[in-house]
Amino acid sequence: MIYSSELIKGTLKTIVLKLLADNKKMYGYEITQKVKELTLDKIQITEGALYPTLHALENDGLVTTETEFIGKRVRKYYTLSPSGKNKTKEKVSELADFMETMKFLLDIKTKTA
Amino acid sequence: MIYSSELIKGTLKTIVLKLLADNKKMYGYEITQKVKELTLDKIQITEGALYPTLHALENDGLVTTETEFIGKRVRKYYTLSPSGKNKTKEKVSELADFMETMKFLLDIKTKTA
DNA sequence: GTCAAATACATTAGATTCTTATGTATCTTT
DNA sequence: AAAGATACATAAGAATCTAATGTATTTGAC
Repeated sequence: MIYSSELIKGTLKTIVLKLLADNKKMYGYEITQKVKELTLDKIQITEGALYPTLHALENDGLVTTETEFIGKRVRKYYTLSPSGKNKTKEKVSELADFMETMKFLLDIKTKTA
Repeated sequence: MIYSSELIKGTLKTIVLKLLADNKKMYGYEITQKVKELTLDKIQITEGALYPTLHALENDGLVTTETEFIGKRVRKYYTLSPSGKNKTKEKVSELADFMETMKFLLDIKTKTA
């Protein structure tokens, strides 16, 4: 089972930031594989979604990049900036909070009958 | 604190379906107020987001509607159809599953260093 | 008794963000 | 030699939300 894409919307940026916080330095393809692995294939980030997100994080100054050559092939590493680390904490705790709220909302039984 | 709008994306339909499952019959404005109340103002559904969602649910045959007049003012009630009830179970359990996965993803500490 | 706020529906332009498809190129395995 | 994996990237289109706007009635405060 793969989660419907609408669920990924809005959480992708947080997932990427959190992975970078835990792994210090990652490149795009590595991120897609790591997420796939950690979620047992239930979350599959497409490249069309990931790269624009990474570029946006870079534009916002939340990550810095460095290019490395593996043989003749380019690899672009992303690292959290100080503001990126703060942002990660914010986003993760907001999502954790949101999930608590949703859990409550999904469990409620306030039948009118 | 109000959750950033991107988090609501993708969960709105599930929230609406779940509320209808618990309350049998609700109208639009009532849904916005109920969500606001249950989440202590942290989730505020705007009308521009809600009405298109309700209309989509109706087009998909997941809800049926009936119009009532309160004085001279129209009130449009929404009720889950049988397929809507099934859909609700699916969406709620998918979201619950997704949240478990996200919780795991946010808690992991797999430092490479 | 009048004015503001709340109730209640709805639509629309614009923004955001994802999907799907496409493109380029290298490296590894069979 | 071919297929599949690695690795970057962009772009058209779809979906879905925000913010603004519109109409109209009812309620509560002064």
